[in-house]
Order: sequence, then structure tokens, then C-alpha cells
Amino acid sequence: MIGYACLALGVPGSGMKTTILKHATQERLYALISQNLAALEVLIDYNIKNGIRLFRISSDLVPFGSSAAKSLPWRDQFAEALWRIGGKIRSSGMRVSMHPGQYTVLNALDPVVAKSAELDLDYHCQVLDAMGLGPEHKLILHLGGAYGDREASKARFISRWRDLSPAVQSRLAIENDDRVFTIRDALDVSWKTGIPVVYDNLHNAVNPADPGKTDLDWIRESSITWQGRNGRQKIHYSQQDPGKRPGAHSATVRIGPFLRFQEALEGTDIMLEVKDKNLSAIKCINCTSNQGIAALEAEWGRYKYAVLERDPNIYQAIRQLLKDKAKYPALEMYQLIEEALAKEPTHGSAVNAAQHVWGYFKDRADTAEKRRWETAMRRYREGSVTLLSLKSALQKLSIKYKENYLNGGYYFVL
DNA sequence: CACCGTCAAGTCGCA
DNA sequence: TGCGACTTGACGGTG
Repeated sequence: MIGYACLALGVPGSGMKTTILKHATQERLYALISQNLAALEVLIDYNIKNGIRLFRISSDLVPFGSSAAKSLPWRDQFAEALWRIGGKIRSSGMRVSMHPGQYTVLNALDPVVAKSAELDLDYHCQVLDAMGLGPEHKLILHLGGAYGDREASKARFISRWRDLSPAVQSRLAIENDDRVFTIRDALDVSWKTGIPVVYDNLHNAVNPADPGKTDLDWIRESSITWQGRNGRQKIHYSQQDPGKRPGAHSATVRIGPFLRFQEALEGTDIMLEVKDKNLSAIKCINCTSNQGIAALEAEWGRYKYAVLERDPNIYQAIRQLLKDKAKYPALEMYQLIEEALAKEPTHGSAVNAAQHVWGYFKDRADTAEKRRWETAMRRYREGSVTLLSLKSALQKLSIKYKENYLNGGYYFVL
């Protein structure tokens, strides 16, 4: 199965909200948790509808969920919603995970830091427990800091792990990171503890354990750590952003390299770590199994104005490609989409695409909206406002008139 | 209204 | 020794 992490583009009402510690009053926190659970349910429903069966739940679900200073009985307060969402996850066969961030350092030298890491793991575990999810729904953790002595720091990780609750222990998985601990280190720790290992290909590219070994070598070696109640093997997959620091995730998963990467894998869950999130997940799912021509047509409907504003020729080419209903040209379609999205919108095509989109509202808009639209378009043609502001005017109309075809598309998010 | 600094968390590399 | 990078949206202050 293929999945994505934490948030989805082009899914209205699915965004996680948070606050800063200073403003984290009880009232505010309850309101945020309530909103975030509603957003999570929107995401789970979206995943089910779109055939996505692997998903990472954002740690922001309960802001300051592990902060001793802000402890709230959220698990009791929201038991019903958590259980209902968990039920959807279970009945759809979805596998979820959570991933405490870089600030959760179980092997810290400072015992206070280690204690807060333990509390943070408890928090994440409680979310999954409250949803009634089994131990195959993992908590994925990095090994932590080196403190000048990697071996001693690995040993400290293991000894801290031994003191964790059985519930957390049974959910934990460890991942190689891009600075300190390699896949070899993670496998060492696994050998001594039985903790399953999530292999991350980009972290290994940046922080390699052994330049002589391939991704497939490490995936095969890690597969041994996935036994029984841990469920299917899980890996993280991402591609390097060519313009950014080593280890930075790409804007999208390029489908060609992805297909080559995964062709030897079978029954491995692949979590994509990529800026365009659900978009890449759907692309990879559609290209690794035949989801039917209707699934490709639905995708085209979401992408088409983002393609049109960048390259009208590709827009026409994809329309032609999808005319034959007996075919399933997923790879060709996505490669054309990638080619178009790699370009910046051109002024003329952007005007054309925006006018297509305006067509959804021109008969419904009131006089003031029509006048504002004419002004915005004139200013964009003159070059005195950005494309972003022109499109945000369209998005406001789309939200107001509940134009779900546009709201669920990618024109406003790409 | 647009823009920018700050906040939260902990480690590490580099002056 | 101390600061910037890493991550990210919210928030408040400035222009």
C-alpha cells in the first residue's frame, strides 16, 4: 500500500490547527482538538473514497498533547469521536501511523528531556489506543542524538526503551535519520530489542551506512524485523529536491523513478514524504494498479486548470490521451502532468485558465463581484497584481458558491 | 492588507 | 560560547 503524511492538498476542511504555548488556554485547546478531530475525519473519509489505505496522523491532532503543563482529559472528553474515527480506519482496512518529530529525543543525556520524550510517546500511543487500533499501527521514532559517542547513545536508547510502557513498546518502530544514525545503527538496535525498522531511502542517501549496498539490500535486511503483530513491512520513500539542501523532499514524486524503485517490492507499505502529499499518493496508486479510466478522468479534472495555465499544448495532449475509454494511460498522463507542472505559468495561459475558472461563477456572481473580477483581471493583465492574488479572488468565489469541483481540485493549491 | 519576527521543541555544525 | 538550520502555522506588531 502507498500513503502520505499528515495533510492533504485540495481537501477543504481537513487542515490541522494549532496555537502557541502562551495562548494555550483550556478553552482554546478544547476547541482546537474538536476542530482537529473533525478535520481528521474529513481526511479519513477522503482517503477511503480515494483508495488510499496508508496514512500518517499529524502530531498536531492534540496541540501540546504531551505537555505536562497543559494536561487535559482529552482522551475521555473526545472518546466518542476518537472511537468513531478509529472504526472507519479499521473497517476500511486502512493502516495509520504517527511520527513524533525531531524534538522527541528518547536517548537524551538530560533526563528531563528523556522524560518528556517518554510522555510524548505516551501521548501518541494514547491517540491510537483511543481509536481502538492494534500494534500494526505504528509510532515511528528516530534514535535521537549522538552526543559524541554513537555506540553509548544507542545503548542509552535501548535502556530507555526497556523502561517504556508495554503499549508504547509494542507500537514503536525506528527509522534511520539523515544526520546521525544510519540504517545499520537502526538494525543494530532492532537486533537487540526486536523493534521493527522503517528504512528511509533519502536519509540513507544523505547519511549512508554502506555505499556498496542498494536500497533493495537494506529493504530486504529490514524486512526481517517485521514479524507477527507488527504487520507488513513499512518503508519511507522520498526524492531529493534538486534545488535544496541534501535531504530536502521534492515537490512531487516523479513517477518514473518511483516505478523503478518499487518494482521489486511486494507487500511493502510505502509512506511517501513529499510536498504534494496526497497528490503523489494518488498518482503512485494509479500507476501501480489499474484503478479504471474513471479514476484517471477524475484526476484530470483536478489537475486540468493547473496544467492549462502552464502549457496549453500539454492540456490538449492529455485530453486526446483520455478519449479512448478502453485504455488506461496512467503513466503517460502523469508524465505529461509532471512536465507541465515543472514550468511556471505563463501570463497568457494563466489569463486563459483563470477565465475558464471564472466561467463557473459568471452567471451567479452579483454585480459587485463581477466588477471586482473585471478589475482584478485588468490589473493582472497590466501586471500590477500577481497571479496568486487573481487566483485567490477566484478561490473566494469558489468557497462562497461551494463549487466543489474546483474546491476539490488542485488549481488553487499548485 | 501585506509583510516579518517570534514562538514552541532539541541537537549539531560552524564561526 | 552562541547562533543558525531544521519545521510550521498562528499570532501580533509594523508600515
